[in-house]
Amino acid sequence: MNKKQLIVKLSGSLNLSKADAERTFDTITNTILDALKGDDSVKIAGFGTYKVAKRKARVGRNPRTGEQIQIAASQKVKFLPAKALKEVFNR
Amino acid sequence: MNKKQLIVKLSGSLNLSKADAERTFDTITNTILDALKGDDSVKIAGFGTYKVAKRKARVGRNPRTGEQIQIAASQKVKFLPAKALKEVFNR
DNA sequence: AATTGGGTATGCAATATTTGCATGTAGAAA
DNA sequence: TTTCTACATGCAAATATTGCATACCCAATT
Repeated sequence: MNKKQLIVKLSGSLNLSKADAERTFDTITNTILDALKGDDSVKIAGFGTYKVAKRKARVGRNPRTGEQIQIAASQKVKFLPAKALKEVFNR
Repeated sequence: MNKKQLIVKLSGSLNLSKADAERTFDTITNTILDALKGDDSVKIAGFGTYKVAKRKARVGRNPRTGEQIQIAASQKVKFLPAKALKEVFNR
């Protein structure tokens, strides 16, 4: 499912126009992102936790040529599924 | 930030009561989960992709006793941040 | 509705990182 | 109050990561 299809579904279940459903959805994702930018984690009970993980610089390798490369430190958003969510998929 | 705080923020920016904001939010997460149950991935442009990852069975260990245990195969929800999202955090 | 630009999946090699096991505790959230 | 979540531990095996070309799919613009 892509974003457009998701919006259509939400538009139905939230009883909103597609435009409003999309606005609502974007507001939510932006709010989560803003919180993460503030170096925060966002915990959503029953769903999961978004957090920013810091990765150290390290030595990697170009698999095509085999040559070593320096990989810069970076940050990445991680999602840790809640317990309830794991159970849903393991039955 | 936890769910309650998120709901308060959303209530403000969406101009909804807290109860409605929460209902809206839950509807969205449930819709995403339902899509994932259908063995689908959910791609959200500019944010990321949720997908169900299958993990193979393997040998683990009880860290308390040190004894080996067989870990069953399982499924887990993965979130892959979109490119745009990575860039936000690496500047 | 069709085109186009852009993001994304794939495969590859070698290594770094993550995962997940059991379980009690602390802390937070419902 | 009662439920949920993070953390800590040792260790083996699964998986992510990196560059890059190609194919593909999607989003937005015309």
